[in-house]
Amino acid sequence: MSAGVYAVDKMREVLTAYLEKNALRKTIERYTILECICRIQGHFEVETLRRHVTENHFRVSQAAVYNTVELLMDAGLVVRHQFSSRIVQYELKSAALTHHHVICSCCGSIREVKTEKVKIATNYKIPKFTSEYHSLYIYGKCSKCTFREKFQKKKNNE
Amino acid sequence: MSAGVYAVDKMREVLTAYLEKNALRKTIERYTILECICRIQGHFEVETLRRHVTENHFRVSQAAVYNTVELLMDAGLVVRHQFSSRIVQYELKSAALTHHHVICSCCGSIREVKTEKVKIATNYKIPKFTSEYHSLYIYGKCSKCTFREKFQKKKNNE
DNA sequence: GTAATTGCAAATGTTTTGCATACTG
DNA sequence: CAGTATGCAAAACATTTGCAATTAC
Repeated sequence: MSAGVYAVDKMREVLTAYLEKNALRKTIERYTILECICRIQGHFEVETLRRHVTENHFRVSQAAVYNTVELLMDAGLVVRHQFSSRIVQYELKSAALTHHHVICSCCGSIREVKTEKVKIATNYKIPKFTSEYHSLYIYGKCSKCTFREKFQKKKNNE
Repeated sequence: MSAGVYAVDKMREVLTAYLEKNALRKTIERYTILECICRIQGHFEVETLRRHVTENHFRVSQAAVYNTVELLMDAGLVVRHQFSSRIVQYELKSAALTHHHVICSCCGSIREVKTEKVKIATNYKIPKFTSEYHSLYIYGKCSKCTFREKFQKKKNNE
């Protein structure tokens, strides 16, 4: 999962190729944001990312962060996870490929399960569609959560 | 996929059991909203659902719809899909179990693929976790979309 | 130089919250 | 009756947009 120097370079290359292919500008913001994402190593939210960028380098506007993250998704470098109405997280696609996500409906905690553990049969070709990426979300309850606060009452014998 | 009379009755029963188990009230709103969801047959957004309820029966507040949908999710009757930052859709869990979702990153269109086509190995038991439901989202590009408007330029030879 | 990209701030749209009222158990 | 659920409206929140200023090509 660690994004070493080589990996960062590789991603910069992918971004460059993507920008050139689509006649988009190579701005410092785009490369800086990508590097910050690599440094974060794991899930991150937009606000977290922005703070990282600001702390490490220079100010970027919220709009630029949103715009760049979307561009990076289009470039195939980043994926977006919306785990619940309140929890949106992004992740390097290369990291996302290694695991599925397990979400506890009670506490909202998110765990990862290596992709080897839960295999997905990808031999089927969807007609008139080129698939680029897939993600599996497994919902349930973690052992710490016996009830869902908002609706369910705590049982006496629990 | 059709939610026949039997299915609706069955769901009402599940809701009743859930409400009783958790000492929650059996309000007309909750049952009405559930029935409307069954009648919709397929994906729906909160606003659509509210319109259905209003048109068919009586006025319900937005807050009640949100609250009830969340309760129905907790009861295991409804699942939520957030296909992109702007597209949130709900669906009967019984319907959702029959298919996976295929999302075009360009136009945002959503298709379904029967679960038999793309099998998921569910023999693995996640430690300290009781899984209740899983969903698979397949992202890519549909044949109608050759480029993503926001970033990519249309090629001359396309 | 020209058009793309940014920053800023305001706008948008969805979801949540607070409080008074109504209703279930 | 007691306490839960609702309706209503306002608040909160994330995301998007418009426009002027800046910058890459």
